[in-house]
Amino acid sequence: MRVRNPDKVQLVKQKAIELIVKDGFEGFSMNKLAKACSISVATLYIYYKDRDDLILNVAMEEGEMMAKAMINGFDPNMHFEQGLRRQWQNRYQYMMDNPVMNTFFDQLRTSSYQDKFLAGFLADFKIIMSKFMHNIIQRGEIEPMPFEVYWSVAFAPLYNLVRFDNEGQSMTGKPFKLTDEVLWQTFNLVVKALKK
Amino acid sequence: MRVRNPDKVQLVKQKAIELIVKDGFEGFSMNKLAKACSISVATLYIYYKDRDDLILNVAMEEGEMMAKAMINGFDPNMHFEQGLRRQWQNRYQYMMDNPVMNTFFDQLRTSSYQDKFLAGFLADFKIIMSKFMHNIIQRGEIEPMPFEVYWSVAFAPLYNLVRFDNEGQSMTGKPFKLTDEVLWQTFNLVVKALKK
DNA sequence: AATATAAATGAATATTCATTTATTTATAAA
DNA sequence: TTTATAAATAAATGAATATTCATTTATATT
Repeated sequence: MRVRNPDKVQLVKQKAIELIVKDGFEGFSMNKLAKACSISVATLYIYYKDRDDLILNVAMEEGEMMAKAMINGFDPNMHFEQGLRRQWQNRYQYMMDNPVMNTFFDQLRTSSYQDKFLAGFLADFKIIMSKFMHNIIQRGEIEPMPFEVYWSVAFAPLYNLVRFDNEGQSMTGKPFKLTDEVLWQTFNLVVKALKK
Repeated sequence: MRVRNPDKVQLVKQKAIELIVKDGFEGFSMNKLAKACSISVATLYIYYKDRDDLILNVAMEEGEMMAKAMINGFDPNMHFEQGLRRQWQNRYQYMMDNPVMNTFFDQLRTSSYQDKFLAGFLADFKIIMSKFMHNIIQRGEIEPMPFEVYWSVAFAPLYNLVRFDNEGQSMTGKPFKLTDEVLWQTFNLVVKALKK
């Protein structure tokens, strides 16, 4: 029995993300993907049931890897500032290591795949996140607030900085590079906002 | 000479946004748009050069309207808290009045139209924004910081709240509705972060 | 009322799309 | 070495795509 070529499988995943990030979902097609991988388009249908199955599988796989990277060394019983710093560190690290993934996840979030994607990979992740928030509220480290408010203040600035970094140049026309210094400067502002 | 029907032109714009928001760019087509408007697809090519021209024109037009709504009653010489509150108010108002536009702009930002879109409608807008920041820094109302940091802390939480609101339910599973109370609670945290 | 002209259209075009079919190729097990 | 089986492919399928063409329709100007 002929065995499946793992390099080819890997290549398909990588090129799929590359193409989608470059051209958006509207410019992505099975034929283009096959051509970019120098394989037959029929081979894609051996690996995946159909186009949606391909996209969702690639997305979920990467989503799980990101979720793992995010909770690395993190414990919901940590103190507020210590825990939040760890989460910023993890996200920053992941984003620097995987510069295209942020765009990819942004595209998924604003596409018709949103529901299935979010439903899938966030399962365990969101539990640990809200447990942390409840802990630090109960310990009186931050004021009580809805989860959505906490999340928006605690993480939205970070994601926005990464987006600025990806775009290279921001609204001022000057180039922008997200450095360690800028990251922790922003982190300190966020802590100041949330800390009692 | 026959005159162009303005209702029809308006209908095309409105339906285009509706369809794109509902199905994403990947599910949008000229034929579907024509059918949704009950007009001939050839008519679309009287109004616009091609598909890209249509999408970009609709996007830019809406972008300019949003930019106008954002600086309504705002002056870059305002004091920090007063000016920022006005901007939050304007954005909140616009988003409540145009619930689909946020999704639409998010889709544009993560699509292949990103560059042309951002380049277009932000021209005047970004000048007034960075002038405001420089003023409040010079007056010593906030610490000096890169524009990207200021923007990310000042506005990213707001945009994130609106996104949670649009999605209806967030990570906790409970439904989330962005109310005045939640908005200004978040605003106060952001002010706390930035104010000296 | 006649004319000129752009709007609007229905039907056609060529191209690209996702998916399938028939066939060949590689390899694990016999 | 033979056999069985899944991998891999080239080519083909019909449906959907963006765009164009030939024609008709409405209206402002003469």
